[in-house]
Amino acid sequence: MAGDRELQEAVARFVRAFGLHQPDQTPCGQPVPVSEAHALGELARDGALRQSELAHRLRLEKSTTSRLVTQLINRGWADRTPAPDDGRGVLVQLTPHGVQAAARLAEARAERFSAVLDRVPEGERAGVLRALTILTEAIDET
Amino acid sequence: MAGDRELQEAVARFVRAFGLHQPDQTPCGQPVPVSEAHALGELARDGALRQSELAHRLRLEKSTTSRLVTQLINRGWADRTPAPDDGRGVLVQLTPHGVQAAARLAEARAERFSAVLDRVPEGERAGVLRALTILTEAIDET
DNA sequence: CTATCTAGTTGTATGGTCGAACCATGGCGG
DNA sequence: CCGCCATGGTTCGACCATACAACTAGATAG
Repeated sequence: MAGDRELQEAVARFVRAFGLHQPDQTPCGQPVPVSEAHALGELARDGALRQSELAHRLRLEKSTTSRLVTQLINRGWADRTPAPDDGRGVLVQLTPHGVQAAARLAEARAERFSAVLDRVPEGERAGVLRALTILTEAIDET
Repeated sequence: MAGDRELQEAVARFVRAFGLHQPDQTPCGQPVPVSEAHALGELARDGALRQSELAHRLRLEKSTTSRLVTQLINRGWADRTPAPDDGRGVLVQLTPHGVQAAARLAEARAERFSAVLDRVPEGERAGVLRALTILTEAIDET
């Protein structure tokens, strides 16, 4: 299919430009491991989540998720409570500290993205957003 | 700025959907570490490169790049030769084996992207490509 | 010729992911 | 009511990826 090659290069460049290979800080420059930032985002947005649900959203294995949650707990950002309806499961929830951390992160992210969007020509912004969404959906379907 | 929030979520979802977490295989399912795949791509496209140039393109530290090149060599995919014009530098170049590996990788990538593009509505494809490029440029400028 | 800069290597510390083995609980058919 | 299998989590081992600092060697400016 025409365009394959360009799309490949475009994605590769995007990934590198955005600094997604640096595991120890977010692309927005915050000194928070990127996987923790993802988790923080989900938990801040939707509140308490089953660990398995978190794994599903982050597309991580349960083992990885378990460790990730432990790290959040060690930072004082989250805690585990037994799931009320299932003796096997745990509920992960942000602590007030964690909520704060998520807010700080969101702010930095907003700042970065705002700066980026500033450089995107006015008329293209909607298109960029739309394109990313379409592309993600397409990827999900394959 | 309006759209920040959506863009953040869109990028985060894209990253996860595309499987960029998994360092030990490409998003296209090939059993090749993703950093090696990036390097292979550059070397296959542009031929011999100075190691520093490779580092620049991949946005990696020179130490990381050095190690990466060593890995490629251990696989028999590349070799180092002294730079002709500078006694300090080395030239990295794919071996025939490496060229083959790069070709296999490119094929798998093309297949994957082709499948993805199939799911992108005909009229949107140009827009998606364009959007990614614009976004990458915007990121680069910040 | 010396002081400094640049290219690359190696060591150390983090961070990240998976799959397998293992445990406990839940659900189900007999 | 009791085995049997499925499900949610944890822990372990193997691997991959990155940065920064210290060090070597060649290049370069004065």
